[in-house]
Amino acid sequence: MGIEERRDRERQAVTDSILDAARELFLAEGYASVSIRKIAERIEYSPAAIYSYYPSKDDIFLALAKEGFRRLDAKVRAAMISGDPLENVRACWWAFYEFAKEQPEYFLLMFVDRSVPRITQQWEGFEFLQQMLANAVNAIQTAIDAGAFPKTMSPDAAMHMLWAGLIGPAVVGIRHRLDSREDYDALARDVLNVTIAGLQTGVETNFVPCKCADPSTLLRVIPSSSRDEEGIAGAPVPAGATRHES
Amino acid sequence: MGIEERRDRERQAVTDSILDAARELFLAEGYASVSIRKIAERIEYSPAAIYSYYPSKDDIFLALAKEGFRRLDAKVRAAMISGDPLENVRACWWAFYEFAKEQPEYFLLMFVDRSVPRITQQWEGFEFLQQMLANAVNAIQTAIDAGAFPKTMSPDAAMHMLWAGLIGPAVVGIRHRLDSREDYDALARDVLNVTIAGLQTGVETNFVPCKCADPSTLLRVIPSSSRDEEGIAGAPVPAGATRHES
DNA sequence: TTGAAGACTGAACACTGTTTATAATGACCA
DNA sequence: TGGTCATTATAAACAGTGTTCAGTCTTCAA
Repeated sequence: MGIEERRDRERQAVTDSILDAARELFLAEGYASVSIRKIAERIEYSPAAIYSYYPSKDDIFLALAKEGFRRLDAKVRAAMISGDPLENVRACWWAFYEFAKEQPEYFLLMFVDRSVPRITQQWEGFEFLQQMLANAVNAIQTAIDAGAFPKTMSPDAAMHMLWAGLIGPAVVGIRHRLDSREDYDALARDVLNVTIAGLQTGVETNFVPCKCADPSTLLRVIPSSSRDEEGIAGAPVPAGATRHES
Repeated sequence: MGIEERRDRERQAVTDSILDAARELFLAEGYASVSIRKIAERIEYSPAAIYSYYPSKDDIFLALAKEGFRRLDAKVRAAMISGDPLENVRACWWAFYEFAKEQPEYFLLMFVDRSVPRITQQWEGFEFLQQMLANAVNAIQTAIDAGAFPKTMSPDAAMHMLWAGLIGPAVVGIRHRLDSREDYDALARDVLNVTIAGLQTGVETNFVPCKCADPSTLLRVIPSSSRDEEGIAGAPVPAGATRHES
């Protein structure tokens, strides 16, 4: 009965090599330059062979996104070692920014790109994300308990604000929207510090996070069926556009 | 000598119709679904004809990006009508968020996408951006003078922080990363309020903006030659990637 | 030895941005 | 009026993309 095991092993080896090739191309040349044909050439198979291992190109990148979330999780965990609760919070979100900085392709794929893979097996293998987000909330709660934040502050809302607030500086950095190369880190650190300082003031907030009780939706991957339906809910796209200049 | 004028007029009409078609496709179906062939079909010309009006597809989208910046400028100007200096600042950046919400395709093209057009005529026609950014800085300076912010605060740094900080909530909203549709606005408003509150505390900042004295670089369009060179400066991409899970 | 299952490929389909040779149009000058 | 010439538009092709499918080839079980 070792034949089936061997076949499974061989199949797994090809599956891995596809992901290896995709990751190499993806990290070296960016999402846009990865094609099924290039992956196929790299692993010395025909393009069609890829499709007996992954249903579509999207699924290859969904697998890579899963890798990305595991890497982010590992980085954030490693960063949260400080004894001081507030410094722990700062370290947690600085690790998030550093992840974006060190692994921009993963970051863009996970949080920004419109070319996000479709979910085939919904959240299968992504369960660890809930723990990851719970850890972040716990770090904030610990800081609240230690008196670093107002008792009235919602740790969930604070988590969302820090998370959303840092995406901007990360994108600005990745897209080279500033002149001086050293400024990216300073801007990100300032945004982080100002946000923390703002939260400490106890300013009233209105955001009620995760009404569905599933925090993992925060990192939801958009189904391809609605992938091109851009636009924030309730924001109509104007039918007639105004005149453009020469 | 009216022949040349007529020809110019005809040429301009075709140029306009190309941009009109591109804008319609672009707003209705998203960046990804716009192709030269679709534009050509819409204006009843051959695909190759487009290339005698625009050197490449990128240049069509550069023209659209210019439109986007003009729209943003108009929206921000219209929002800054409050008598109260602090409310004026709030309104200015809320208008920025609302622009992202109402014109997500423009916003993504201008600030987020990796598929950003190449510059052919560097900054030609984009000069108004400097005035736009100067207006934003002035609004903050006015609030400082009115005592709404600490005298020690850099209006330039504050502008960058507000701008970068709000990109995140906008992206989160456009990418539908939250469950409840109403939460996007609340999160964005909270990030704005918390950032303003944080700035008011006078927390020390390190970001020194615009060393080159040209604020327009903040909104720089990335040349296509380096478009796929992702990564924040100084952040090496690891050569060997670690093992992925099953 | 036969049959079935699985893996793999070549070729095709329907797209994409872009280039090039060619044809057509229309304005100018003799 | 007829010829020249630049502009303009096109058909066709090139090189690329994701994906599908008929068919082949290998491998194992009966």
